[in-house]
Amino acid sequence: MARRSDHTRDELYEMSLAAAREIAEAEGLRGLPARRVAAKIGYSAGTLYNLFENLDDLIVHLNGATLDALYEALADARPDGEPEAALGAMARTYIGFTGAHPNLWNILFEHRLPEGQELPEGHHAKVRRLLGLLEGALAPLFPPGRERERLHSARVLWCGLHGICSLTSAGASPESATAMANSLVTNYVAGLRYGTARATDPLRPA
Amino acid sequence: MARRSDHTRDELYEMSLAAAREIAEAEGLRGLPARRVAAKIGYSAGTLYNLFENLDDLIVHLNGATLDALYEALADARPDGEPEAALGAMARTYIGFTGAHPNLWNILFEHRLPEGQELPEGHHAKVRRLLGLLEGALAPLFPPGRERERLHSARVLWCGLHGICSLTSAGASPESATAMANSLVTNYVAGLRYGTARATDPLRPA
DNA sequence: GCTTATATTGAACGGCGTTCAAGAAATCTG
DNA sequence: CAGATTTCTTGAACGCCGTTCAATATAAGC
Repeated sequence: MARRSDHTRDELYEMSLAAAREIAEAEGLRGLPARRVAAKIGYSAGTLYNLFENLDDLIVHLNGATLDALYEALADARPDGEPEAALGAMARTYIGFTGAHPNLWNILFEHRLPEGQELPEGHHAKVRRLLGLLEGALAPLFPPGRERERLHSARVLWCGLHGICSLTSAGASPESATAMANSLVTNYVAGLRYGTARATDPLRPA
Repeated sequence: MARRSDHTRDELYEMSLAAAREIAEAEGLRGLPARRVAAKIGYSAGTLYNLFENLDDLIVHLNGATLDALYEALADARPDGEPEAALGAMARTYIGFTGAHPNLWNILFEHRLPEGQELPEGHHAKVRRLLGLLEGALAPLFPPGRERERLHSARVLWCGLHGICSLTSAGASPESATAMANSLVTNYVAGLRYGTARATDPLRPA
């Protein structure tokens, strides 16, 4: 019951996140009580509350690390070339990441803050950075001055990819995620190439 | 501490689900302890365990009811006509449902069973029934004998729509969900119309 | 009316997130 | 170096959670 100085505050922070990641990766959110994370790093639960505001805060930080890892994986895999090929490669990388770390990826969306609380701005920034990768791959399809349409299309593809991985992970769709992603990218981009001129809102009946 | 017979077993079941739905709709999963559901129907927590295996089971049943409600909304809204219009209308209905019952819809994906347990077959059947609605709308695009491709495309659109609602609900994308859904449907269907002949796997480089 | 079966409950168990007074080590001050 | 001060760490405690179960009161069967 005393000060120990076995580790610096930063070391403790990294140790806690690493322990939480290991547990979460193996067992998901349900296996992640504060006392267990603390025990894994050889400290008591109270010490975690000296590093994080509470358990929700720890999970938000864990999710931040997951988003960083996802960004690195996608940034490394992004090839140059035709949008279809680049987007297809990124989709496969994304799907590979969710397959390699299904629990970590699920926690990104499974975890919700209590009623009034909002995610920190840094979290949204990490998501925007991911979106930027897709925007880059879409660039050849949009002439200068069409940045809004490009951002919009990147978001649609991002959502579609997310939905594919989400429902695949939930077991609702035994169909191969890769095949679905290929179909999504191929046909959506073909639609973009074919009809960018009238892409305003062709669904609404005239 | 005695038998009451104020309600039949079936009435208790419906009352419990209705109470759980009300609480969940207002406060999400975090506000749904067994004792609170029980108190809302005027019984003790133990009685819930006479109706449901446990709290996870109750939530699975709640999710089943949500899927039923979603099916009814979509089935009512499904118009005849061109696939683009029908799919667009269904997308708007879906988005309207998630906007009207955000917490109920989130719980569909937020709730995860403990490690080894699987969702009941009836749950998957309800999802397949929803998929069937999309398949129907896609029918004009696929000649007889192309049922596999049709099912596949329905799944891709379903995943895309899910992703749009999921990320919109998570606040990750302030972009209008309807605009994204319109873009998804328009461009994906345009891609289908334009290139069904070579739709096998055009992403893989030759 | 007596027996059997069923429904209901309050109390209890262990575990949870979280707080905090107490105390020990590190650090600062002179 | 001694004493004062700050910082860290902890075990115990609180209230709530899901879940179980003996006790018991009622309903149903004979």
